[in-house]
Amino acid sequence: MSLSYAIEARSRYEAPRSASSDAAVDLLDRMGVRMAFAKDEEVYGQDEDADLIYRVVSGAIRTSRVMSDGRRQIGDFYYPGDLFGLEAGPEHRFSAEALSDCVILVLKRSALKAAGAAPELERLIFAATLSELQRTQEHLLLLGRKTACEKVASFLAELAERRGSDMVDMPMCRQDMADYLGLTIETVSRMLSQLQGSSIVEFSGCRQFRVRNHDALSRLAD
Amino acid sequence: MSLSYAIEARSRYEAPRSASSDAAVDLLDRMGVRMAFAKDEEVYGQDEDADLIYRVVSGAIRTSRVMSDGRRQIGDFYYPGDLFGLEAGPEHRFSAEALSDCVILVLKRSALKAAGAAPELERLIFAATLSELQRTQEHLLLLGRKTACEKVASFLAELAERRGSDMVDMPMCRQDMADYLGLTIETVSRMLSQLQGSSIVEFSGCRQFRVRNHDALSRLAD
DNA sequence: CGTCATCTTGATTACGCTCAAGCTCCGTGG
DNA sequence: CCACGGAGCTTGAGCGTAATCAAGATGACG
Repeated sequence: MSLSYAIEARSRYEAPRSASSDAAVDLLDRMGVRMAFAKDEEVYGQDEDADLIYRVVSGAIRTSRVMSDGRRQIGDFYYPGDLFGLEAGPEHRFSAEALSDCVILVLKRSALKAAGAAPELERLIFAATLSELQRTQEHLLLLGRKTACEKVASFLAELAERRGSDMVDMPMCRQDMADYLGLTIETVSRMLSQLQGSSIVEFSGCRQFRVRNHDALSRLAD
Repeated sequence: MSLSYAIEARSRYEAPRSASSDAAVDLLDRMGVRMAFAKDEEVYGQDEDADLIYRVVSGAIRTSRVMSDGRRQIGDFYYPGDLFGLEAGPEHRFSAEALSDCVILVLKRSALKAAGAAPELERLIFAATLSELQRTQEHLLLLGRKTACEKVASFLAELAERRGSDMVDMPMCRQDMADYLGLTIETVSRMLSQLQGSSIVEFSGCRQFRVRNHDALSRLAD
């Protein structure tokens, strides 16, 4: 892996890929196996061995952690091109499930290690790890210090930015949003209604919205 | 800052260090510059260029992010042996400040890159990044889904576990705890009193406590 | 068109926040 | 050595935001 992550770490959705990371992605594609998962199917479970890493080809993934009494926290959502399943220890701390029907590229860690002569690959994985760390740190701020309204506004703003369009289809249900934001579905629903009432966003069906006032939305998201 | 921190916390959580990572640490030591920071002094600021990485030699560090209206979230606390300051992008998203007077080993990223022939070093930094990601994910669960009491219990339990002893000195003030846990100092204080009232912990001065009932504490921490 | 899951809305409750007062611990100087 | 002062911590009273409990509304799908 390389320490030039500053350059290499393409932010997740926008920046175009460098030639070298394209090559690395191609290599990943050749080394991995494609698998299909149905909506809500588990890709891996909490406490399972973490000897594989994964890349979303199509569809979307959520990672989540469930407490003994059923409370759930969603770690993140992953979309095509994203790597997930990296762990510091030998076991997964979060489980991963398909948000929708999806295709996942699966790679053995050991295979990656064997192909040690591929520094591009190591760089790619390191960059993905750093990028995920950064996203998780933003998530900390959201959970620890934002109000319900700010949480929901941040969530919609990020979806819209990632999508790069005003019209956004959300792949996740209200419960997934709630468990990502540390709220209940009722509160999420109320905040969405409130944002719609303020003409900041407009919903057409509960899974599709349009941003009507970007400034107001990002001001709320802080 | 007590010596026992320095000895104890060289490797933060799990495995004792391998010979190779010891060599890598020695290399780090030789490449870096030692700097002293006074209590509350800033090591780097939010939005500053991230062209250095850091290792705690003695003392303790907190990383934090402040919102425009002053709300603050602490990312993590770092102790001797811990690396910090790694970023996905070119700028720091969190600032870092000295919790106590401390000595920090500072390394230029570019110097690390130049010493590209040191795969041990890259492995060490990658492992530190993964470990930090894991900690941050646990922090997510705490912030998103735990009650005030569970948050405080988790915090004390982790401090005690890290210290490996029943008697624990806390290097941080109540405000730091509160901003780590997503609470107010009043709530932190109330929960500490409550835990003490239940004979689960016992404080001798507000910065030192003893765990009296490990089982109860870890049950509350979930 | 009917059924069931998902989502929204309403009423009430409770957990943690705010505001306010007192206490403890230390360092400092008389 | 003790009095003083101030920062940090604790405790109390009341409040507000989001949770809970409970109906309805919407929408997807057979």
